[in-house]
Amino acid sequence: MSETPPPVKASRTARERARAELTREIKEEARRQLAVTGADGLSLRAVARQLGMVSSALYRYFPSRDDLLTALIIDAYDAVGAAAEAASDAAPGSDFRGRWAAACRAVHAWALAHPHEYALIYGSPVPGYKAPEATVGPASRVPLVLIRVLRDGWAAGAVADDGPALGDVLAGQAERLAADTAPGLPAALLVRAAVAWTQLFGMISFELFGQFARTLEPAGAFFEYATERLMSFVGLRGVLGGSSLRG
Amino acid sequence: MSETPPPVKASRTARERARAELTREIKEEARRQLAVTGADGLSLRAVARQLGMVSSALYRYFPSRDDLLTALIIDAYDAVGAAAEAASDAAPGSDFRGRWAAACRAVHAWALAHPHEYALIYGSPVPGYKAPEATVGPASRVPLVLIRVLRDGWAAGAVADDGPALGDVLAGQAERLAADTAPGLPAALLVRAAVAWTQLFGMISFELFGQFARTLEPAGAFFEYATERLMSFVGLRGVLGGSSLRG
DNA sequence: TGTACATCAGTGAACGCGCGTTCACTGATGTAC
DNA sequence: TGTACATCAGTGAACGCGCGTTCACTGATGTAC
Repeated sequence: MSETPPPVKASRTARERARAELTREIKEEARRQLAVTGADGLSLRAVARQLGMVSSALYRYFPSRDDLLTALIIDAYDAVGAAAEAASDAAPGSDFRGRWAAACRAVHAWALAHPHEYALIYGSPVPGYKAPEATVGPASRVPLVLIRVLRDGWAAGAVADDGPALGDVLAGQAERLAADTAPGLPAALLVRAAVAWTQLFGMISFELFGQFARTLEPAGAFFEYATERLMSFVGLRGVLGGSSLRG
Repeated sequence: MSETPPPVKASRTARERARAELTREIKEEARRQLAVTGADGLSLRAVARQLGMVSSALYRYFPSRDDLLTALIIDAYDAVGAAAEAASDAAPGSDFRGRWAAACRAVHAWALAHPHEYALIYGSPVPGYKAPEATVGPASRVPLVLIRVLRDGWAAGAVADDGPALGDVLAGQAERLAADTAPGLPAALLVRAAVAWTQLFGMISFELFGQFARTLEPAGAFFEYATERLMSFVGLRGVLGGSSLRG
């Protein structure tokens, strides 16, 4: 109960703080280079150079180039996941379409703002690199945001469950998925959500990777339209006075 | 009108044939390496080595590494485009859902069979590489197959055009697109097709790039379900006895 | 048909570059008594 | 509080590697007369 924390603790955290800060700076610089060179071009030596260090010094912070890549991947998943969560949570709890659309828009905005980090996690896999287990959790944050909206909406009776029945195989897969992530949710609803989920990322990837090739660009209007239509496809009903429809 | 072609011509084609054959072999070997190293790892030296040539010899065939990449990209677009066209054309002309679904399945099958070529054209862009104009035509073959099905279906009255109106911006973009590729087709129909188009590639990319992470895998059942549902979303009506519904 | 010349494919050496990773080291920071 | 030791961050040199591209060259293939 001393007024000042024990000096032992303080000094330890001094070194640890320096370490944490440099770790952050290394990742920041690496992200900056990602934007220029892509994941394959990311070079420990170039990062060190930019930071005014010798390249071998980085090995105090990351045991190898792949570990640095893994850290960047996890950070990127966490960043887009956090953005989706925050945006979705900012909408009124009972405006399920609003919460869903907000999450989609947040992912879209994050992708446009961080195209190379987006490519890192949703683009072609880096050859020779195997994503470790530690990326699975962060990677599931975005889909979990969407599923949470559906759970709440379903509980509130604001989600329709119509449409054709699933085949046996798909029904089994979806029920297993529901048991893990959303007990009580109809399997077909989860499958429709997966359709919307893949459409969302397909659309963003096409926009970022240049597949629209001037046809529907700028793609903002198409994005809004598709998001609206897929919410209806999934079964999210609008609420009076709470529509999220835009321009 | 001599019985044998003039020797001048024959000998010229002899050299030209050798050239064409080696060009083909170079691309084949490069494709093989793509599967191991990815686009960024593609190395002229490694290709030459495998072919038993000296690396500088490749410069007789491709003026630079980027030109070889461009050739591979164009070939890949042409391959997937041809696969989609052939599959779609193999279905009865009046079975519009069948033709659409066949095209989607062909793209899917091609992607699974050539994951690295798929990644080359639909994955993250290769940093520092700008796709030249020559790729635009081949890249549009797949969407044009889908549009052709819609044009024929629309002309036959087998495509519904319902759903909410488009916003002004989107309507303008879609009408310009329709004028270029499908005169007479409602703009909203083209936009719905674009939704299905992005969903198709989003779904395939997620499957290939590992985003499903065991949840809906193997993804064949989901693929079939999504394809069916999106045909209905687009407005393609089934024909009696011509349904393409599977498993 | 035969000869003289032009075109082209492929060679081998070289240039200049950057990379990831290891290792023995110096000197600063933190710890135990 | 002061000293002796342990831990850790960062250095600088080195290893071994592969890359794209250029260039002067040899020898084969194609062309014109």
